[in-house]
Amino acid sequence: MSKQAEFAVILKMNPMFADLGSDELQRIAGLCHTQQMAAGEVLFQKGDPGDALFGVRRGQIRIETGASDGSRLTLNFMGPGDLFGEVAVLDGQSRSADAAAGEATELFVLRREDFLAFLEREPKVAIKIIMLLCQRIRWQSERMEESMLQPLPVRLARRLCALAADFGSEVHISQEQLGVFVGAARESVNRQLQLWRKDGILDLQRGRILLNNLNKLTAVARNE
Amino acid sequence: MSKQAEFAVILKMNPMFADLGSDELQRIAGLCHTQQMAAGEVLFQKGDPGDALFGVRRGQIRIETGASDGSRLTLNFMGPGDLFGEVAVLDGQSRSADAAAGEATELFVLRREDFLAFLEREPKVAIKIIMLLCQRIRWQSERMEESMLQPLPVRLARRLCALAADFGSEVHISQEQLGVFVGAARESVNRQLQLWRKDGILDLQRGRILLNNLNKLTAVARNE
DNA sequence: AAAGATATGTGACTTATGGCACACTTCTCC
DNA sequence: GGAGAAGTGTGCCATAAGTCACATATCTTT
Repeated sequence: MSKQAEFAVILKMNPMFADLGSDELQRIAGLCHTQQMAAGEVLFQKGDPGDALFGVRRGQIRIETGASDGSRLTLNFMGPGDLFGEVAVLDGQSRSADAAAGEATELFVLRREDFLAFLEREPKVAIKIIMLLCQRIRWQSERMEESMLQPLPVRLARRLCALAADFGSEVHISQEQLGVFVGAARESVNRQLQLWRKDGILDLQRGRILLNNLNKLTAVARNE
Repeated sequence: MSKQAEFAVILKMNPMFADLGSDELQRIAGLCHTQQMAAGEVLFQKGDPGDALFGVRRGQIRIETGASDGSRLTLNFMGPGDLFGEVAVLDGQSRSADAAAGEATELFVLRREDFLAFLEREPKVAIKIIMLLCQRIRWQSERMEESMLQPLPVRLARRLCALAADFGSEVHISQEQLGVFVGAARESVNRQLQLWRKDGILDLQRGRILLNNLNKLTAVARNE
């Protein structure tokens, strides 16, 4: 499969581009470049202008932020097939976190100027993008308000399910970071995980969580 | 001032259009119609297609929703100068609440089809709209997460300030509805309002709140 | 192997908020 | 003008979650 076709597939998997026609996706994918990164190499830092969208072809990118106490917290891992910077490529605002390669990585790069020029030539696609952004706004305002009001177990279960979708049943994350994700204290996270461990839903190791029963977890996530 | 210029001013006041050039705003305003409504007349109902953006020229529109128990809850009041349906006009999704005139009202109407045709003729404006939507997405994801984590007094103060901006120092709203707005129990709302009353920040009447000291309230809203 | 750093487990306490119960007041409608 | 509905004020208790304190347990570095 050509690079271009491969990138089109990745775009298609992202909700932001999923509703575009495959013809349009192919043309967008045709604008892309690729970029190699060594392990540890920095892709961008907080404050850099958001001048591109990236898709991971192979390897891993860590999205992290320098916490106020100087320590670093990983906000997200992007693996093969994952896309990030969709909003930045459109509005060019500065990055809100740092990104660095966790291992040797190859990226698809769609530069902002190329994409904007394309949109200007193709107003119909621009209008589709507008509709997709609107959907996202609606989705956000529905979910967000609801989501933060959910009790901790629900928020935690949702986050774990999301992580499982990316990394399978063995999630490599500290309870501290999990706490940051769901907006809760580490201790509260730990206590809830203990309860689930006693139910056999998961197992705990240092820096790792093993999801044994994703079904029960999704049931909690649905808040039944 | 011509209707068109008047509508341009209203658009300009809305963050969604504020960054467009006045030339572009004039042309958008040129697409508008006006519509008269009698008191109590229904503008749209939940589920109707979102086929227009509205601006209140004079009068009042109530945005309400039928609650599960059959009673009606007012979600918002739109007064002269207020704009609503900005997202609907772009994506055409169905309305998520009902809207009816609280009194005799005159509206500016910008129809979806007119606006989309305009965007297709003017891709540069479409791209600006895209950037504005992106800003909104960023703003939402920053604010929302933060906002729901704020303690009740902060959320309440923010909502009261927002209402004061629309209706001046006498806000006509029940404590029950205020509770729905900020996602809190009526009793909690009442207790906080009592505290502020004792500080002379506001006065309470049946179905009404009198803001005596908006400065102190905005100080609380800023969470200092 | 020793020492420090990092991650996890757990108990005790505090605080914010929700929810129930009930009294009281004001409006509305017959 | 009486009855009921709707809005409000307040006490009491339950619960969820944060915070602090400290014990372990596991990695890393020298």
